[in-house]
Amino acid sequence: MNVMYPKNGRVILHVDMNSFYASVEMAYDRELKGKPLAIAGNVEERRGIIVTCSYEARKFGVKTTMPIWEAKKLCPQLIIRRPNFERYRRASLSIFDLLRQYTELVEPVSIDEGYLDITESSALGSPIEIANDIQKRIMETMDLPCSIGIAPNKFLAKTASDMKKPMGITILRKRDVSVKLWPLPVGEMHGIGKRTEQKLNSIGIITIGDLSSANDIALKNLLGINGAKLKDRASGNDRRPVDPESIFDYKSVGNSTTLPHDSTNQKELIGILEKLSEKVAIRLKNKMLVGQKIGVTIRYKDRSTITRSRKTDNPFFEKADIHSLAVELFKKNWNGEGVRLLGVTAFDVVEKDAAFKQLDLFSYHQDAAKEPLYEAMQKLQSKYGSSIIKKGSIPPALEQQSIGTDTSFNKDLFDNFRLKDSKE
DNA sequence: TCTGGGGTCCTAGGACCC
DNA sequence: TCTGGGGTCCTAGGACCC
Repeated sequence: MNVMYPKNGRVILHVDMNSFYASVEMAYDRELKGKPLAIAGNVEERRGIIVTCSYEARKFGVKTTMPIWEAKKLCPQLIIRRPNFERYRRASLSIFDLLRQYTELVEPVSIDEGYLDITESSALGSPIEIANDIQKRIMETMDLPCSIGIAPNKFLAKTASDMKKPMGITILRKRDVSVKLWPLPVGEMHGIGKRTEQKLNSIGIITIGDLSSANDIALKNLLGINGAKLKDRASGNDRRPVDPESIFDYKSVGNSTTLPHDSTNQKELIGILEKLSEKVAIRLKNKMLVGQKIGVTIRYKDRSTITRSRKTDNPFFEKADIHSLAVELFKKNWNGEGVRLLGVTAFDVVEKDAAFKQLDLFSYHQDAAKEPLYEAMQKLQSKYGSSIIKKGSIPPALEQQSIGTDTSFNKDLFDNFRLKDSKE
């Protein structure tokens, strides 16, 4: 069980870019340096929010997700720029190219954040030397600041990178946990939000230390299996590997938009679903994926939100198919109230070739069922070997083909970052 | 005149099957 | 005039993160 890990444990880095979008803009336009800068969407419209802001803006109390008008009130001289995702993606690709010079084991988490497992990279220097080198080179070559956490696992590395910003390097050892982590409020833990913090407080768990020594049964009753996981993290344990492949593991592809004005106009709403369906179709095609479950999101003017989804009979990827499925769900479930936001999502996405192989197999299977058993089995076995074939499953030999190739890597990565846009 | 858009994971309840 | 207990699949919603 411990074979995966070296005797002395792993060395994990978490690299976290500081106010990434704002920093990229400053790198492009030196005039912006040292000034309160915010990146915000929908600048002209009432619904614009701050996506990222510079440290100078933070001094005024400007924060992520704050509506623009509120930020302006706090900081009248605030400079507001629209996001330029193309720039951020390019910068991100350069950063991860640089990180891969230290180890193959680089796991991008979002456009501006990733893990490195440098356990086997000792030839390049000590962990702190490597971290220093990374930070220095990203600053020198791209003019971008980052913070780095060094720890024996992902959770501690992530926690460490958060401790000193901007341009920090923080080591968090297992033995530091009781002093550096346990006094903090549980809400500061990655993975614990407002609701979970409230729940934990209600049974007297206030600090991370409290959580690390909490009663197992009480935790399970309160949080389900998540309770044990959080307790483990609070104790400084986390066995998740750094997985460079996780970036290819899509579960869903969706687009949504908040309308300029609440609408009850069905024609207009269906038109918006069409635009969203087109975006989803384009992204599915770029990734060579198909969806097997369609979903729509409707947010009403009072911000109450419903999601509706259903499995489809066939895999889909064409705009027209996505649109008609989305419209069907929308018509069936819209209560006629003013709509604030619409979303269209493809769930259960799989690689296109695999899906078609699966379809072929299914129809073949049905044909085979009509024939004498012996003959059918021979056909199936000659086609797929002796692997057990179950309706709806992909034989192992075919599954292999669904893994991304080297040539698709950059494109996939590129587009992935559009999905996981960060607001810092 | 509040509160975006992209995701993941988990849970709960009902349908259905044996 | 009485109805167990698994297991799986499906859908909806909540919580969380960047």
